[in-house]
Amino acid sequence: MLRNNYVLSCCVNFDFMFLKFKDEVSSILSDAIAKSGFETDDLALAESPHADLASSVGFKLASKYKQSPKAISEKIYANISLQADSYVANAQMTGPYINFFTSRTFLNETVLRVLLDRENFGNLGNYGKVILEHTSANPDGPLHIGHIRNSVIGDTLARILKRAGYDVETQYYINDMGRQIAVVVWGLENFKFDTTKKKDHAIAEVYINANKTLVDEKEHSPEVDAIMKKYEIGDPEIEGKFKGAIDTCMEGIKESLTRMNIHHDKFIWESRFVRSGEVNLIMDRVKALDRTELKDGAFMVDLKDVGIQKSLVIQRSDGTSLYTTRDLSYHEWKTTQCDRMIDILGADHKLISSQLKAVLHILGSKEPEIVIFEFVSLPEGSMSTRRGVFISADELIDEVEKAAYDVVDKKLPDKDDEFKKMVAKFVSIGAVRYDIIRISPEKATTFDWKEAVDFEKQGAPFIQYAHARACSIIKNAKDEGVSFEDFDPNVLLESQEIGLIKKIAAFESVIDNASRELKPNIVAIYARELADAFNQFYRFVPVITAEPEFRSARLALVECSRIVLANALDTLGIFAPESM
RNA sequence: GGGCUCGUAGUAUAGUCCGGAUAGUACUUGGGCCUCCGGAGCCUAGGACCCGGGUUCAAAUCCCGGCGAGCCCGCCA
Repeated sequence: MLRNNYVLSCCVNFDFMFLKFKDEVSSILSDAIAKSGFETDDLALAESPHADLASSVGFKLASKYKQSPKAISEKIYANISLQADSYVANAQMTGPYINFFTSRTFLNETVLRVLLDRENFGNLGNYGKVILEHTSANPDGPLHIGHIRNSVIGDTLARILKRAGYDVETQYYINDMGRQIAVVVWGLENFKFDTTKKKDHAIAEVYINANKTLVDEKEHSPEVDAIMKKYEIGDPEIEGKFKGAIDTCMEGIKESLTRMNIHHDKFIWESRFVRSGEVNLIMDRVKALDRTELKDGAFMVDLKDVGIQKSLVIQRSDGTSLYTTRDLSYHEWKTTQCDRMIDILGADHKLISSQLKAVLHILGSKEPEIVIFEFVSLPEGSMSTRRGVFISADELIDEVEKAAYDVVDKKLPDKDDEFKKMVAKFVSIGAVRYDIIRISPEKATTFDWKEAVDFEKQGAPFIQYAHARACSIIKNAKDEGVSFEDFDPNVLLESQEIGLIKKIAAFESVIDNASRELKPNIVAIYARELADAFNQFYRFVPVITAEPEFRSARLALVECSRIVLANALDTLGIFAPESM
């Protein structure tokens, strides 16, 4: 498709751009260090505003060799030998630092590489099956703004891991054996189910009413206990009722998730592990441990030696299992299906998940990798489905979509209503997802309506707009007969062009870091920086109106930007519009 | 009371794990920029590492002690 001789001559068998640059720098520096007679396994390489990669190795060796950092760096620097045509253009000494810079070859190959790989640019070569569990909200009401932090983190991580090369399966674990579902079942028999409402919201209404009544009229509590017990032993009639209630609620939840561009591959009911006998098997194995003791009829696991003061109860005195016991079975089952397990959990699960990991470890089973996110609270305090104190995801998206529509209506008054609605839709979903994902999971947040519907801050619409603008330039170029089928990347010399290419090249290492550290916000920040770099290029460097020798190369760069912006947005689960 | 997490400009945050050069960004605030490819844009100015010790050539980053916020500490999930 690309008829460019340059492509044919250089684009065979090279692997990842920035990662390869890093490798080359590492080997150049190691060689120089060895030649200088020093020894270290820490090259002290880091990205820096002063260079593409900078080493402060002089400092590291100073005390060991009793020389000044600068003297050491000078010796190493004198022994650096660069190869022609590599990704490393030159090394410079600035004070005691040794700075490395990418070469023209690196920049040129980045551009050509993106044009060849297109939507696959940024995909890495990891392998293995990953089961990623996220959301797993109890089916007793709609997803609220706390749950969707879990969903968005989970879905984005799944997308990142897929790009990193893993075979990812997402699972939603349905806690169908908890008391709250029994309350819903009891509630459905005693309260009106509002069929005019979205199903998960109608379930919440029943659940809230049922809870209120159960608090006010204590005599009904045994009725719920009876329902729970029947479900535990597998009473067919009760099972049907549970299934009906849960399916009803899940239908609404799935609708909300789909709306946010989130999909689960599997829905796993916790009761299956009780029914299959796996829970009993694992209880027996845990009971057989030296550390498990019978206390007042219940079995407790002592975990003090692994730093957990709180003992874990794995079987009640009435012989039934608990949430964690079933979770133990779930995780052992997952182990047989994959190479890595990742769970996304709220901060309230910190203790329980460390207990879970500890017991799995003691049993000789694989432990899950756990991503904990801190709570989203309301200005007036924490949310609770049971008390009816929460802002639902649907409500949030509705409001954001309305606000988005107003903005679109103002900016594009001449467009037809259908178009405006469509734009409002993907802008709002993007804004909601971006606002959640840009913040590190370990940061607790307080929800603020004013912030949530504010489109002035530089979030998803900014990135989507950059993408749309790139599309527009490409379209205009096509109309004017400008193409990039044959171009010379060597003419891309402006600082904005070079900055943009470097940013584009960084996508692979961004995916690499984000997947390694399970930090989805790295990708969010990157996408914004990429849009930033593109906007600066756009502002200062004319494309279509440029001289012919620059035109095609710049257009190729616009196409590269478009591709990587789209890939980054896709990784964030955000739609990349061609116009907005 | 014990445990875990967090504390960066007026606000929201990146950087902290693995210590290095001028602490990056957005909103807000003050100046500018359309004869030119989409102004949801660009340029520019101002402003911050909770406090106190310690380690180090070097601390936002590591250690200790405070203070403040959130979460957990149930035979709930």
